[in-house]
Amino acid sequence: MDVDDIKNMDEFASIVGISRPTISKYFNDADSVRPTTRLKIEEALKKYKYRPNIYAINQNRKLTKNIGIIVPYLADPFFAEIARFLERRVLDYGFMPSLFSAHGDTEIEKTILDTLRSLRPAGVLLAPLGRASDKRHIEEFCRDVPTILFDSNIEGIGEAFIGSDNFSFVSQTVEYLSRTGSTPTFFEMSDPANPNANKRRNAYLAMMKQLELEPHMVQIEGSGWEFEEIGRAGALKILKQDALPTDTILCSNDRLAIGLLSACYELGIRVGREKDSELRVASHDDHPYSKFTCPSLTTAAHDYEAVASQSVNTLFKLIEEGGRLNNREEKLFAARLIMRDSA
Amino acid sequence: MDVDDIKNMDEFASIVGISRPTISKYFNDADSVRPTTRLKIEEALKKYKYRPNIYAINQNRKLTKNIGIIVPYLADPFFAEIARFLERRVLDYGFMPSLFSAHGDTEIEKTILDTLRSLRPAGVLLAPLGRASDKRHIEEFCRDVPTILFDSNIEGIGEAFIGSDNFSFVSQTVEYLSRTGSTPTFFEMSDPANPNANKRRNAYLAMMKQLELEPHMVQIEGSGWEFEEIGRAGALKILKQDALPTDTILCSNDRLAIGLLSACYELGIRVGREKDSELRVASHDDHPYSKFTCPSLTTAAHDYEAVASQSVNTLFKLIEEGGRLNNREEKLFAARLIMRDSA
DNA sequence: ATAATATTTTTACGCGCGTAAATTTTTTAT
DNA sequence: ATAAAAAATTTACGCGCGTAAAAATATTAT
Repeated sequence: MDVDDIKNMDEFASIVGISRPTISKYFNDADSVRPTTRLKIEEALKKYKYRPNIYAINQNRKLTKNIGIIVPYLADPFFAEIARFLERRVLDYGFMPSLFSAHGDTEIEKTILDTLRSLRPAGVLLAPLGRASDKRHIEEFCRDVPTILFDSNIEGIGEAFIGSDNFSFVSQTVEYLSRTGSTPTFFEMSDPANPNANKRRNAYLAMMKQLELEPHMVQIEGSGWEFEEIGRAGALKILKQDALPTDTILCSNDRLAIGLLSACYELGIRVGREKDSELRVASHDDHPYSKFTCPSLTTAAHDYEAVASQSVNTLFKLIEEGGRLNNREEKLFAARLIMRDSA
Repeated sequence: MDVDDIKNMDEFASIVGISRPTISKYFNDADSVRPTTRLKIEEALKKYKYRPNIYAINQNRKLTKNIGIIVPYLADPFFAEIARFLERRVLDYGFMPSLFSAHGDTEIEKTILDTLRSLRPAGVLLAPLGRASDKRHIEEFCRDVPTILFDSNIEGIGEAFIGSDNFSFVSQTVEYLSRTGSTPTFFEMSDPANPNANKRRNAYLAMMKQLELEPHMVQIEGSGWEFEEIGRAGALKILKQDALPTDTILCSNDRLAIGLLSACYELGIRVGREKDSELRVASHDDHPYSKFTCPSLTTAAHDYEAVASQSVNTLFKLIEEGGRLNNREEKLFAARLIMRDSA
C-alpha cells in the first residue's frame, strides 16, 4: 500500500526494527529465524514490498541460485515442452531457471555456455546439439559448472545423463508393427546429427535380428533441424520412384513422420491400418503435433514428466554433493506405445 | 593458453600493465580507449581469458544490459520463432536477451514481471497473454521498466505496440476466398483469450459488409492454449451435425485450422480447391507447421522479420530516449497471402 | 619545440549484501 | 528461578566493479 522507496536492506532493517544480518538470514532461509521475527519481517514486506538486490546477492554468494537450461532447438515443440517441465521443477526447488536455445547452431551453443559460465549458475541442464556440438568446449564447461545432460548423451561428458531408452522405443514399435502387418522399413536421415537417431537405428537392426526378420532401411538426404521439410522431400523422392521395400514405415522420429505423412497425402497414398490402406506409418517421440497429423500418428511416447523430474532431482543431488558424483549415472526411461490411426 | 586464475579486474589490470579504470572503460566501450591500449588489452585477453563479473557490473550500473523477452506460450512454434528473431536482434545491439514463457498462465506472467523487475533490465519486449493478463500488474510494471508490447496489444499499456495488421490478414483471405469460390464462414473460438482474435472477427465482418456478402460465423467452445485440440473437437462437433453454412471455412488462426483439418481427415471430408473437394479451408498466421498439414494450408503470413526488427529497434530508441516516448506508437505490418492446397 | 588537447593514471568512494566473530538478548529446559 | 541453549544484534570486513576528480602522461596541432 505504501510507497516502496526502500533502496537497501539497511533501510528495510531499520523500518522493521530488526538488524540487517537477521533480515539477510531471513531471505536466505525464512525458517532460520524465530517465528515472531519472521512474522514481523513479512508484515513489513507486505507494506513496503522490498526485494533484495539480486546482483549484490549473487556477487557475494559463492554460488548463485540460477539454473541454466539449454536446449538445441526451441522451435521444436518437443523441447519447448520438456523445457516447461524442467522450469517448473527448478522453481519448486526455489531456484531460478534461465532458458536458452542453441537454435541448432554450434557457435550459439558455445556462446551460451560462455555466457552461462559468467552467470555462475549453481547447475546446468544441457540437451546438447549432438554431433554438431563442440565436445571439447562442453567438456571444459562441465569442469567448471555442475552439469547434467539430458535428451541426448555425449559419452563421458557431464556428471550424469537422463534420457529415454531408445531401445524401448524401437522395440515396442517394431514388435507391434511386425506382429500386425508387414515388416517395418526404417526411415531416417542418412546422416543424423542427433545421437538418439543412431541408437534408434541400431535398436531397429537389433530388434529385427531378434525377430529373425530382414531389415530394410530408407535413408534420406538433408541436414539441419528442419526435419519436417527433410522428411517431406525425402519421402516425395522415395515414393515417386516407388522404392519402398515394404508397405510399413517406421520413422526415426515424429518430425520426419510429419513430413512423410504430408508427402503421402500429396501423392494420394492412403495411410493407416484400414483394409484399403496402402501404407502404415509409425514413429517415435509423441511429438505434441502427432495427434493432429493425417492420419493421427502411432508413436512411442517419451515420459516427459519422468525425464524432467529425474533430471532436476539428479542435478540438485549433484549440487548438494559439491558438483561431483562418484560415478556418471545414466538413467533411461522406457517408452509408452501410443496407438493411433497411422499404423 | 595460460591458466585463467584472474579473479578480478585489478589483477587483470596489473597483468596488462594498465590501470583498472581504463580496463573498465574498455569493457564498457572498446572504442573509448586509445587503439594501442585496446590492442594491449585484447592481446592479454587472448592469453588469460578474463571476463568481468557480471553481477558486480550490474550492481553498480544504473541500467543493466539485459533485455527481457516474454511470450505467452513458448510451446507454440509461432512464439518460439519470433523469440528467435528477437534474440538475434537484441544480441546485435550488444545486449543480453532473457527469454520467459508465461505458459498460458496469468500467475506465471505476473511472477515473470516481478522477477524481471528485480533484474533491472534496460528494456522489455512483452507479448502479453491477452485477456487473461493482469492489466494493472502489467501497467505498474511498465511504469518502472521501458516496455514494448508486441504481437498482442493492450490499449494504452507499454510505450509502443508492434504487431501484425489483422485487417490486412483477414481482408486478403476473405477477398481471395470469396472471389474464387463460396462465401467463407469464419471459424473461431467463442471466447478467445487473444485480442487479435477479436480484431480478426471484426475484420471479417467489416470485409464481408464491404463485399456485400452475408457473414457466417461458427464459434466453438473451449479455453486455454491447446488450440489444435479445441479446433479439432469443435470441428468434429460441427461437421458431424452438418452445421456448416457454406463449404468454405476461414479459421481465425492456423492452430485451430490444424485441429480442424485433422477432424476433416478423420471424417473423410476432402479439403482443397480441387474439383472433387467438399470443403475449402484457409487461415491466418503461417504457422511453421502449416506447410505440412493435409492438405497444406492456405494462410496469411506474418512478417516475422519485420515485426521482430521493428520491436527491437523501437525498444532501443525508447531506451535511448530515457524510457519514455512522446506518443505511444502502434506499428502494424501487413500480411502476405500464402497460397497452398487447402483453399 | 611548445602549447593545446586527448587520454590515462591515481586516488578515493560507493554500490548492496554475505558473512564471520563476539556480544547481548530471548527462549527453553531444569 | 536459574542455567543452558537458541536467536538476534553489533561490529567489521570483503566482494568486484562503476565512477568522479585531480594529476600525470601522451598525442596532436601550430
